[in-house]
Amino acid sequence: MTESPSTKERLIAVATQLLDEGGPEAVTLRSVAHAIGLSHNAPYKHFKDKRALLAAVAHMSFQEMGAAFKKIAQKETTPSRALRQIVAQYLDFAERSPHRYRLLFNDPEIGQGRGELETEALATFEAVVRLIKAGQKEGELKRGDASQFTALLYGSLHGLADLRLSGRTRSAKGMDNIGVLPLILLDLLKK
Amino acid sequence: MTESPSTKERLIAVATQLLDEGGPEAVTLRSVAHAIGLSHNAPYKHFKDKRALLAAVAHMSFQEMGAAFKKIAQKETTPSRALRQIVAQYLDFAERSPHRYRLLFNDPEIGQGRGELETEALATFEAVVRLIKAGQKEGELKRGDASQFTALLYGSLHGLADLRLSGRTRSAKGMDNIGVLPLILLDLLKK
DNA sequence: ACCTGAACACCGTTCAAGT
DNA sequence: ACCTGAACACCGTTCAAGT
Repeated sequence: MTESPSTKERLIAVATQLLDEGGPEAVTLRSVAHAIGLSHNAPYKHFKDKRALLAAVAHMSFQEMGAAFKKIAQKETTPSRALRQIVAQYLDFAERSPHRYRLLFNDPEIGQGRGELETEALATFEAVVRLIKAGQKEGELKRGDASQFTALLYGSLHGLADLRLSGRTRSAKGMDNIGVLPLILLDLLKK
Repeated sequence: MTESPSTKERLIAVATQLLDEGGPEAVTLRSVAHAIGLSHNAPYKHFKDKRALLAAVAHMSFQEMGAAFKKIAQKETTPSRALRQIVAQYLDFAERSPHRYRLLFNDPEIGQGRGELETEALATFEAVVRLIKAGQKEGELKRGDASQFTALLYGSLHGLADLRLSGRTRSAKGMDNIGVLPLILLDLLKK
């Protein structure tokens, strides 16, 4: 069934694991190589540099997340329900894999990369745009620019998830229970 | 008038400057010390470690930002106008001082710090809560939990600013012209 | 009290060399 | 093609020593 993984795939897998378990400072090329029994600079035979390895980690995670969202969009019965599910899934991923989340949505070096990552992210974005347009057509949601509504929802989700991860939501009253806030936004978008 | 700055103050000032000009990787204790003609480990006589120096940089910037917001809240004639001004000022700061913005709102090491930073941030948050409550009282804004509305606005602002800084807003259609999106949110909050 | 200089452990990266 | 080992430049941090 599953092929035995190549060295390159093993490097990506162990980098992901080290990131999830110990945060970015735990991911050194040395620790990644040693974890699979290679010398400290073996990764350079498979990736141009550290940034390229991390980009590969991000790419895999992005694909998984995009696939999960599209699955929700297909399964759920109404656009509103699908949107609420996606919101929950997004915040759940950020909470469960905080370090990976920051790599995906926060790391400037990863974000600059043109190419595959951007294409994948755009496809996911467009899937949400379609959901909102469907909701508008069915009369569930307010009229308005669906792309802008999506961008506002995306910004809110990222901002709230990110503020929580970086410890900026502890004291303020409205910021405990981050999860309800995007739902309030979705309510505001209802007709 | 102005006292001649202490070594500690000079370290904070030059760290801020190096951060703004060259990003986080340009701020090494060595470069900071050398910039004011001291040996590479002189900063340790004034700050416990690098994190403490950066926290001091963040503290000063936070105070300035909070003061600017409160000034807007006092000057503007209506709550709505004040909120729009604050939104513009916030996004403007993020665009003009991207590296400092990330230190203030994104660095996990800074965010964890209990104490002054958190108090200052909370005070600014509460100033916005009061603005929203005033808007509700005057009938400009929808009823609802003002703290939650503030949290949603804050999350949106941070998320949009942060996505822009990390290069995640380039391709998607609704995400160019980030500035209008929080205004859409404010519109949704209108009665 | 404040600063200097040497030293340590740890990085990412490069390079010559081995199979 | 893939891997190893030595080496380099650069960090944050510690420590003994100077004034």
